[in-house]
Amino acid sequence: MKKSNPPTIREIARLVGVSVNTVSRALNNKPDVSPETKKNIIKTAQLLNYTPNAIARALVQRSTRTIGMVMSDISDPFFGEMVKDAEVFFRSRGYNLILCNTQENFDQEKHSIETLINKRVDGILLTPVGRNGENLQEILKNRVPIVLLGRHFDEPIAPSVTSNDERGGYLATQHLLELGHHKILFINVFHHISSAHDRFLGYQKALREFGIDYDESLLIHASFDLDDVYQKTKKFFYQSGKVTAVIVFCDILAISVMKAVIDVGLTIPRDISIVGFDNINISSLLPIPLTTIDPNKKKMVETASELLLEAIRLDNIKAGNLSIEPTLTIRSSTILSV
Amino acid sequence: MKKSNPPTIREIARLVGVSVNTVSRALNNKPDVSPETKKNIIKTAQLLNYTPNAIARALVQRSTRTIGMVMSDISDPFFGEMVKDAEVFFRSRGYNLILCNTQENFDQEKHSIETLINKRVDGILLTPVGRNGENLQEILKNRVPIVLLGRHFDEPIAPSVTSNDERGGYLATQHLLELGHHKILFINVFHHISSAHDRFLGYQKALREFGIDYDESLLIHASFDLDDVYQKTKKFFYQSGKVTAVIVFCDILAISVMKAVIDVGLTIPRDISIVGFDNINISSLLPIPLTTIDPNKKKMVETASELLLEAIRLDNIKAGNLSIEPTLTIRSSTILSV
DNA sequence: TTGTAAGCGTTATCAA
DNA sequence: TTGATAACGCTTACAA
Repeated sequence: MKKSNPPTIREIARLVGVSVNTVSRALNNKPDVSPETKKNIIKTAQLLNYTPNAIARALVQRSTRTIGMVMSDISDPFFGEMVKDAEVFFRSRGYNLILCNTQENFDQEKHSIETLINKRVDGILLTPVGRNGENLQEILKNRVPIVLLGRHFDEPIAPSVTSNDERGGYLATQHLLELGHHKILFINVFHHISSAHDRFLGYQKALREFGIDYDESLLIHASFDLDDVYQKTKKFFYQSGKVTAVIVFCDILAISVMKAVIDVGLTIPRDISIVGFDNINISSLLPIPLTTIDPNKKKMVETASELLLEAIRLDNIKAGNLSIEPTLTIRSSTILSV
Repeated sequence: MKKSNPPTIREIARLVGVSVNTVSRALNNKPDVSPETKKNIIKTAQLLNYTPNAIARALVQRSTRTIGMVMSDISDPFFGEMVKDAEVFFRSRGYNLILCNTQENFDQEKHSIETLINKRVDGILLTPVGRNGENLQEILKNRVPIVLLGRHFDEPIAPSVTSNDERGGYLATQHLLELGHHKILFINVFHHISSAHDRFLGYQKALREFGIDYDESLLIHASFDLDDVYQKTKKFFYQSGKVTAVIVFCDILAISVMKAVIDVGLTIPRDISIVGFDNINISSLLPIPLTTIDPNKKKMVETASELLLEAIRLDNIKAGNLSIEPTLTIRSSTILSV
């Protein structure tokens, strides 16, 4: 009186009068099944409203055709755009995506990875929280294919695909220096994030090359919180403030910085030039279109995804970082220094 | 020579010298297992680096603890923010999220739903492409719990949680009318999206109440493409252009509209007031903070998710729409008409 | 071309 | 407190 479970190939087999094996082969378009029985099987399958149970299949085939994607915050357009590209890529290859937020939280990252392993995803795309692979021990032991996306570890213990962030930092700084800016504020996030670390390196390198001493009072550390960045920027300009340009870790925070600069009574780009990173979709459509470092997100995602599929196929994980060359996209937020 | 498959409870059982059943019960903290054997089992489980196979468990328990989420475009901040809220909600309840993009494409929606059913998700959260439930036949036949999020069907054939969009459209229009604007452009997306349809209804209702005739030349239909909106807005202002205010379907498109208005040589809000919908994160941090209708996304997501869990528990799907009251958030993009 | 039987890694049912 | 044994729904050798 209680069973209304979904139909199975067994039921189809019974109704058609063949074995389950035949049904399985018919439904999977395998050879060696007569057109007639095949027709019958398909007909009754539709009749019963049969849907194959991917769970049962996954159990025997040891493949779920599912990829785990772990990143800090999907609501951040940078990640959202990457997730979208990844979803499109994997969908076209017959994979689905399980998404996990870490909120830059180490324990949450660890827990997410464990859950994904339990669910037997075929592979994992991870934007790691830290710069060492501590949370990856589990993964490496379990030999789950993994590729890091957008950030890498200090030691090459896992394959990763990132933007060449040092180069990006360099390009941003060089651009401003060439425009005549000498006092350049760098608003960064925590250095335990490899991209933050590397971009800052590029900034320093460019300064050095232009013979400008690095002034540590021109470095602000903020969190990913938009309001935090807003407040800190405002405070900086109220107190010290003698800069003509700002580099911000990413576009979304740069938007916050723009507002702070405006609210402090300065004009962009006349008084202050601003450069961001990521080239998110809206950056070009802001009232003051943002000059930014374009990491070529799509290429990053596709390279990483391709690599992951290869790791899945070959059951062979080769560590090391692959970096994609970024480009400088000049818009209206930067201008010659007066 | 080829098997290095992950360890199973069978192996643990063999090593400890107990039955698989005992291992299963020990690992799941079930009663009736002596502390000593339990300790042994847990120890060897760790030794083997055992991770439970959620697929096998799902097969027998008929529950994957996975929710399917189908929406048009994760890279759109509005959806991204909702996905994030949903992920947080379901994570805390022990569920994961499989994400699917539809790109407002009917076939892709259908295909996504089928895949999710095959993968035996416990429930589906869907932002449907159309206003009829054509693509849901499959689901209803298969009795997969589903809740619509952000959009509803004309006929109440599925439970849904939306913002009260007609009210939202009304609030936006009323606000502008009260500021003395009489010529209000409405930039909308396709009316086969229920929220677009309903917001427009609210717009018309407010005009009626203020005794203003609806002028159909003040309605622009755009796609979700930022550039499309930009071009159409620019064209409007170059050609006809005699309006003092604009209502835009959503904030992300409103940003594009702002740029078009600025590029046409007008000033916001002095010449043109603008109202959006969604209250996405950056709206308050734009150089000109955007007046918008706040749909209370978080409450929407949590209500829908709660409803879905209930539907899963009770195996009982009651159709009908539940609408969350929106609020008007006034910022700097709207001002008294001169 | 088709069928039989084993197995995927769990949990659940019932005895012991 | 434990252990056989049978599911769960499918695929895959191998045999017929």
